[in-house]
Amino acid sequence: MNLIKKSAAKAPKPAAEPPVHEQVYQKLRGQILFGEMAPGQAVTIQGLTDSLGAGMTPVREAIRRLISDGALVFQGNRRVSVPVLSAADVEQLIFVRQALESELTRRAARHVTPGLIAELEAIDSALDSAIAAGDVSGYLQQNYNFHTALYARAQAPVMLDLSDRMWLRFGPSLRVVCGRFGTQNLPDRHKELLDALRIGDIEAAAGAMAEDVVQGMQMVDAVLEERSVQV
Amino acid sequence: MNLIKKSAAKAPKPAAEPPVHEQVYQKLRGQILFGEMAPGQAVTIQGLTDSLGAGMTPVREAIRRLISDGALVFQGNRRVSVPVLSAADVEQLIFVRQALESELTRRAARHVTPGLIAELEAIDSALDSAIAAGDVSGYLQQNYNFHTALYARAQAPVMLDLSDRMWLRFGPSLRVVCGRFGTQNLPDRHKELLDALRIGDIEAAAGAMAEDVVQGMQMVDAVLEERSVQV
DNA sequence: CAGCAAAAAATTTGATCATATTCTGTCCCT
DNA sequence: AGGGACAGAATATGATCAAATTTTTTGCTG
Repeated sequence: MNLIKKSAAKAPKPAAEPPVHEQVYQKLRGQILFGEMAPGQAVTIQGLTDSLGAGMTPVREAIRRLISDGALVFQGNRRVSVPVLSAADVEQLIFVRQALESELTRRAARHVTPGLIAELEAIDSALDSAIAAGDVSGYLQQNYNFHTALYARAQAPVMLDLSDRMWLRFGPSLRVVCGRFGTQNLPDRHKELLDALRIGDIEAAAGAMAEDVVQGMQMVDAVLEERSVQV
Repeated sequence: MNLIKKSAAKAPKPAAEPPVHEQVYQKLRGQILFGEMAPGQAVTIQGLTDSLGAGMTPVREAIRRLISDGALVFQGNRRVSVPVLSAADVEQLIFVRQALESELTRRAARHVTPGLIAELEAIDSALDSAIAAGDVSGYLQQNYNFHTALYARAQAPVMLDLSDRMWLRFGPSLRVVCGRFGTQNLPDRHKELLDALRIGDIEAAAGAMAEDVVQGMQMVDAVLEERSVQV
């Protein structure tokens, strides 16, 4: 229909840019997910207007969205910061992620294609490279990509949205885990998951994902315990 | 500490008011949850600045939060509207709500007190009154209160947040259900739930809630089907 | 001559910014 | 140590610019 714009001779923008508040949101989201922000770190509007070169209205909107996502917390007075997880939070994250992500895996496994398996293999090998290189940010990003690429096949936008929300909550803490244990010692169940997908064993795939989730969250819990004792 | 403000002779505000964007958010949230907005209805910023008497910045922030909540949808162009649920959405809502709310019930049931039971009984009787009076908005509100009062005892803020999010999604559609079937024909499992709580049968309580959830969502699905056939 | 269609203007709405006001936290002075 | 002033940051408003929808006008065809 009218998906193709007029695109007259004037146009220097063949691809209409997303609005600034969306760009700011995506940028902050990436920083939170991939470990560029530490738990407890304060977030100020003016700091972001400077570092991102945007006005304050778009920054305000992005921060509101992230607060609603649980990716940032509003601290009663007018301060905003990156959340520090409590033991109770982690316990709930384990329950929800296990229920949600094993079901997403189950649904994605029903629509599995050779293309998907190849895509996941590529991501997993990129992930291994990042581990070998000690690239924490790259590791976090590829790990997220692995899960996201799989879940995208589940045809379940509502559940996908909830899952993303959970990732935003523990993203910053995952960075701390890497800093503490190193990327070398972060086991996952991606290989088992891929094996299960290849032979079409849906329940095995869901089980592998559940184990992957629990394992990851237990690492977070361990670091958390260490911190709370230290403090 | 300094909870008591100076409160000099001037002060007409003994209780510090919440910021405007918060007030706007709560107001819109109530309108969406309790059926004052129809699925598909368009939401404009300028319309809200007029009807709520607020500036556009607070309204914008409230809308962003609600979009992040899934209570409103951004329609690609710059339009925002109340979401219309698809059959796939309802199916996912059933799965998620069943898993989440039965677990919340389980956790709340472990900390059950006579005070909680009395509170729930009071809400349920107010709910019955609203049904008898044909007060749709009151019915929706009391129904929400019933679930919320119970879940508040679960000591699970993360899961509570997700649950609230789900309610925001189907709130407008629930209103349509009432309009179609009337409040008289909306069965719930509150009585069974209260019985289970009284005798301390945690699993029975969780089961009753799961049935309550499925029943409610099936009503939404039925109306949805009717609509899609009609169109 | 009437009706449809396409194009252009006008209105409505959203996005962004700059500015003023209010509040919180801190530091200094008594 | 307690109270008050100062500084920094957040909230909120209004104005301005850009985009999209709607309406109007114009031209063409049956």
